[in-house]
Amino acid sequence: MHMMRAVTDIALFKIIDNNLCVLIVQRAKDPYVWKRCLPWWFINAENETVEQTAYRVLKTETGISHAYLEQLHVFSSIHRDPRWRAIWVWCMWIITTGQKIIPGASQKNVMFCPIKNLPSLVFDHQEIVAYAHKVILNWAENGSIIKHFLPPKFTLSHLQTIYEILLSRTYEKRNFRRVIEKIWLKPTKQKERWVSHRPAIYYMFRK
Amino acid sequence: MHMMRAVTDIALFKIIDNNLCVLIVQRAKDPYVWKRCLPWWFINAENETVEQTAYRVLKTETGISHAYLEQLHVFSSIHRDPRWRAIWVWCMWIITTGQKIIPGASQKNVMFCPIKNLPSLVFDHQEIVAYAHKVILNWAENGSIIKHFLPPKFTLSHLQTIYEILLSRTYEKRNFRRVIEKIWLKPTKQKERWVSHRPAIYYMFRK
DNA sequence: TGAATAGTGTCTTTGAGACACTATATG
DNA sequence: CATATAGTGTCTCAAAGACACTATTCA
Repeated sequence: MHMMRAVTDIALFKIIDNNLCVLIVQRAKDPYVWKRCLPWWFINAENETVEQTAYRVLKTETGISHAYLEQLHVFSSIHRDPRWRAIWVWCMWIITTGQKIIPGASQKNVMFCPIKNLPSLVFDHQEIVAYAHKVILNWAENGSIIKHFLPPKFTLSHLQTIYEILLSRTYEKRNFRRVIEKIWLKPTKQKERWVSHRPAIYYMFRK
Repeated sequence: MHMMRAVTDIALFKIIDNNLCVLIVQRAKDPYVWKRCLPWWFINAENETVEQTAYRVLKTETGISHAYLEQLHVFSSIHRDPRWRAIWVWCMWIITTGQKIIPGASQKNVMFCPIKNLPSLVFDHQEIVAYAHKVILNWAENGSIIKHFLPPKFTLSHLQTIYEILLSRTYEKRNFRRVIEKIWLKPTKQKERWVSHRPAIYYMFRK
């Protein structure tokens, strides 16, 4: 009477070419064969948590071992999938820029797609992307999610660019730097190299 | 292999006597008989969503039919309860001030307790309260959760008091009123009555 | 009328935006 | 040296805080 399945649906975000992108896959079987959707896997009841299942997806679809995971929402409609009663845990991974992706160990057609130009997705996965995007916007406003899009060391201009992409606005350089004085940044001893202009100092987050 | 149980753990908040309080129950059976914890129920796999289970808890423990529900987190540790594999959905209800509670249809010892003076709770329910409190703080800062603590009609002083309780700070009356001009308030045609001072106008939220 | 809280006018202080400037790397 | 981006000094303007004031009800 109490038993059901549990599933993780994954929205996997990365900034590529100044666009916030999400990873989508092409289905290899029914239902909706050949249609696009987000990756989703069953949680193995014997030995897996939500996070461990999410990690399996990350590793399989991108080859990456470290990223930032956040739960978004639980969806538990009784009739969402008529084949079995389940509970769906929506999750979001955020991958830093500049990280090399090795896609498709799962043999599926895997691609990153800018969310401003998303094709239609089957199931209710469009809604998951929209929900995740709202969460990102919300947490970008107070700056708390920005760090997860950045590599460990980054220039202040890079940080500014991430803010601008996520919040769809621009900042004046001088004022931006005054604002971020509040967030815990620490200059490293490294600078940019081989750039044909004054090299920027690399910074990192503290704590 | 994929089947498991699903549970909702409920943190039910209400402001009582200028304190943010949470509802706790006393267990009637093992494990932890007589110990205190949050109410938690199984999700009936045949005919219930997370929200419907949460509603059963609300109705049973308080007699109330309307409140604000928010999902907090999913907890899915394999060994949290050795008796069965489960997935725990943490939820939070927020009840407006001035709403009459009829506790204990469940026969349990039910009480509201100020979170600043919480007794120890069994399972990991202390952690749920802490998590919920963090979420409330977060959403109180931009004002988006405040409305759920208020009845449909309220005075500006009442609104200010809720802000002050949730954010543990004070506001200067003049400045507070300038700030809340931005949130969508609409004056009603009603005033306070039988108060021995200038009566305040009741306001309500729009949209 | 006095007590008590509602609600306002306005000066001061702080922080955000605009913009022009200087600094330092490559070639 | 020119070019390109990094990084700073400072004026302006808008929002937040401080504080004193007026308004309206009951007893």
